[in-house]
Amino acid sequence: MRIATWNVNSVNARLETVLAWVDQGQPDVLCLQEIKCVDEKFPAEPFESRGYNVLVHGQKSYNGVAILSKFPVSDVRRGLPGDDTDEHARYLEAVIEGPEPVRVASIYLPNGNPIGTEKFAFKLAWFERLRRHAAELLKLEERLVLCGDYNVIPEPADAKRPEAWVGDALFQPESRAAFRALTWLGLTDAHELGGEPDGTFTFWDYQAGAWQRDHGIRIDFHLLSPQAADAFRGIETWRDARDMDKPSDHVPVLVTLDP
DNA sequence: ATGGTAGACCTTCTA
Repeated sequence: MRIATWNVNSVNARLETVLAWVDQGQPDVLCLQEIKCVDEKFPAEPFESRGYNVLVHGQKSYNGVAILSKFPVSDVRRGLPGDDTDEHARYLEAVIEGPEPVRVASIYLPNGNPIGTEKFAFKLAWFERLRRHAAELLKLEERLVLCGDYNVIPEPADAKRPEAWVGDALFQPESRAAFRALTWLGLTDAHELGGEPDGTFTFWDYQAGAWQRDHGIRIDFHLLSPQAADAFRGIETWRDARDMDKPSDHVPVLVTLDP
């Protein structure tokens, strides 16, 4: 089972790029973030014609997540529990009915900049809601993959220039602590299993020649339950995708589980 | 100290 995550920064502006990578990467499951459209505007047809079932949790202009699956899906959850006033479309979960069922979530954590504002407070509160929900899901003792754009640089090794991120919401001690609290529930970052070296980044800003200078960060993760970690086969970070025509600022990350 | 880019969409916000 090949499970990929990709923040595409508008699925409609990026459609040709996304389809070109799908044809290369051949994911069984593709979790998208920042689709930036409402459900009705999601370009489902080209994915359906490639054999994917399409789940969308969108909103106008901002955010929006989707799950594309070659296998049937069940037990779909739209939105993260714990705050009825939260209208951001940042969480979508479903069970993928593959040869071994796996519960997958497509996650777009709030950016949280600038620090010291309600945006940063919202990020930390959202993180805590995710921790609580993940604790509930772990009780199911299933294969579980929580993947997406976490908008956190967990460790200095996850940035080419960590000093440039001091004071940014992605590298704040509270953000890093919230990520650790999530993993300490018993989730494993697939990167830790996969043997990809330090300097394996998933995001390079469009600005200031970040890509040309390799000023990248690693902020897109697959967090695995013990049952999923036991089935881990490999991880591939598709760095080349940052050089495609009309690239996203993120690249796809693909985890393979056995079978 | 600033600005640099990209997308949605209408004017500025988000990242």
